[in-house]
Amino acid sequence: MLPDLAHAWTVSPREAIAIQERLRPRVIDRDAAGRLETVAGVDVGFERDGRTTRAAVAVLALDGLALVDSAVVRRRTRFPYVPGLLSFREIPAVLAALDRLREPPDLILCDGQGRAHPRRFGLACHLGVILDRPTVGVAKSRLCGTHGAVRNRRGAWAALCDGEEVIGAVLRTRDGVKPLFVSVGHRVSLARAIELTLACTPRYRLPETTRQAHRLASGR
DNA sequence: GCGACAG
DNA sequence: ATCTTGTCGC
Repeated sequence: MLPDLAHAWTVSPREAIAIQERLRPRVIDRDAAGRLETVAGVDVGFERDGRTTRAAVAVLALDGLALVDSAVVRRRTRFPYVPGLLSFREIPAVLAALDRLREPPDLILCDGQGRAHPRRFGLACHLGVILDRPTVGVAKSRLCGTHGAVRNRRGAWAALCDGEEVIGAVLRTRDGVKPLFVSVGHRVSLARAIELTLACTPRYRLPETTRQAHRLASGR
């Protein structure tokens, strides 16, 4: 059973920030995972003017990227969208979806930042710490940090920095397309996070995991 | 005070 | 995130 009692997520933005500061030390930003055979992708969407949160999870075999399991759940939305506090809005539904899987996935590719966050505790870190499982943050756009140019080829990347600190990587997953923002979630190093993201993007800009989850969310 | 701001 | 048609390019 997971610690997702509704009241634990009924917090104010101020309390949410305190929780991030308290859990941040638990993040492990080095490779500390066993064999990775399955990868999950999560897609969160909103219905009925945002009153309902929908979470879809797709689990693929890391080798071959074939779909092996999935789940879709709907929960009442309990937290507004506040930049920097995205996990408090999305994680409750994500935990419910993950709980419906036959087995917990070995790795989760999150739709959002990991350490590339103002307080170094984005959604990927939060989910990883709660589950104490490997996670990687793969966002479609930047929350914070600066970076140089990224060569126009798949596999090319530039460090995402906040001052002298490297908080993530801006990674091109396909020739000539907008790069993704990859960062450490939990129990994975940045180098491995980049490798894993590339392993999950054989053809399109977004990871196959995220694409499958999105497809399931739209009912198919 | 003026922007920036994951999904 | 979500509301939405056509359009540019490989």
